[in-house]
Amino acid sequence: MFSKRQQQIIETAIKLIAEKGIQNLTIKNISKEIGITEPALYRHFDNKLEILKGIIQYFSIIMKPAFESMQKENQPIQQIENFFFSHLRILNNNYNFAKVIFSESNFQNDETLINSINIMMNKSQQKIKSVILQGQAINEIHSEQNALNISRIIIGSLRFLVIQWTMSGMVFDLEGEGLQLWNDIKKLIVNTN
Amino acid sequence: MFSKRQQQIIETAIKLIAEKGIQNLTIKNISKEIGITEPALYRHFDNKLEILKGIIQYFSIIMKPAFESMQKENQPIQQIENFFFSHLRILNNNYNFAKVIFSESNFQNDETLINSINIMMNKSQQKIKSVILQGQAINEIHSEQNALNISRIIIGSLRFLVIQWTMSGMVFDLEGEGLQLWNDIKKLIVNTN
DNA sequence: ACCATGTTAGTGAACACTAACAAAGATAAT
DNA sequence: ATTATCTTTGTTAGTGTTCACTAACATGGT
Repeated sequence: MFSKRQQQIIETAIKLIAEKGIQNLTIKNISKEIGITEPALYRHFDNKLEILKGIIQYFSIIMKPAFESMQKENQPIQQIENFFFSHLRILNNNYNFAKVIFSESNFQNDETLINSINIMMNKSQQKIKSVILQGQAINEIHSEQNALNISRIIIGSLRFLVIQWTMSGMVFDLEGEGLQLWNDIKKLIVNTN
Repeated sequence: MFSKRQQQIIETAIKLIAEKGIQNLTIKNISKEIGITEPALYRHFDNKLEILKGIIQYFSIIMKPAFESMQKENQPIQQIENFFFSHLRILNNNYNFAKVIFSESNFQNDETLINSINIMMNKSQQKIKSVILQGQAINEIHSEQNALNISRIIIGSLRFLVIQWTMSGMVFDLEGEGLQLWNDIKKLIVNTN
């Protein structure tokens, strides 16, 4: 899909956004960081917008294991746990990525980018929601709460934890805090009857 | 604190960021939108960075009622409910504001801006966490969960709901969905013994 | 007379992007 | 095996546009 050079460009672009925001993302900065000239960069992407589209595509590729990890389990609550921990593991191992993935506003200047981001976000939520419905059907998860709301609680908490982690400069252990957060969420939503 | 003109500049800047992202925020665009020339704008702010600082200060001013609404109640859970609903009401009535307030990445290009945003975020969380601790002390809120985690659940869910609302183009009723979300959160964390 | 707030006209720097050319590796004909 | 050709990927030097910001001057209210 992406050539080696294209991947390098995308990863460098993510790094630059992570460091100094989308305003720091210029063709010159990317090429300087890589060690090539500006026109060389245009051999790999038609224009700057295509690089941004590439970043969003790259999001899906990197996050794919988090979705695949769900299918290795049968229990709904265990599927969500895998989704949760897989997210934390991936983001913990890729700081630049973590700083950019939940910052939708970076891609607000183009309609097609906004759409792509929206599709990604809805896909996550639909997946989690459907698993919660399964969990409620087999009485593993409380049925008193709406599945949509539970999905918002889970994804919202996860996102907020990651944002706090990146904004604080990684001062705490993401996976450790995430484990505690998930255990408390689990205690709240799992049916203990 | 801010003159009429300064307020207008800040509100216009927020509108422009909401519409097309931080990359669309230029002195020319702000002044054109207001109907003055660029040098006129520099009569009211020394430079662009000061406008961004102004936006963050403005955040605190607009959100102040949400914190004040908490003090009108004694019951901890009712205080959090007021915080929650007050947030929703304010943001529902100010779409541009809602689009920008949780987009921290817009202010990532300057160290002082990042610090200000961090302080704001921590202030909210500390406040909510302390009220939760009070609720746990009087057995109104489950003590099985960590107060920090509950605060992350509440604020994370609230933030995510608002982000979904703005990203979807306000296709759903923010305050209506927020009411349901809060009721489900409340059912989860309130002690019914 | 003064001060706040506006204007016109302009600065150099940075922006995304391009034309023209160069070199190096792979492919293919001799 | 050597040579010729093509393709890929790079370079230098440059385009016009937009950026944040400024100097000098104008106007209108107190």
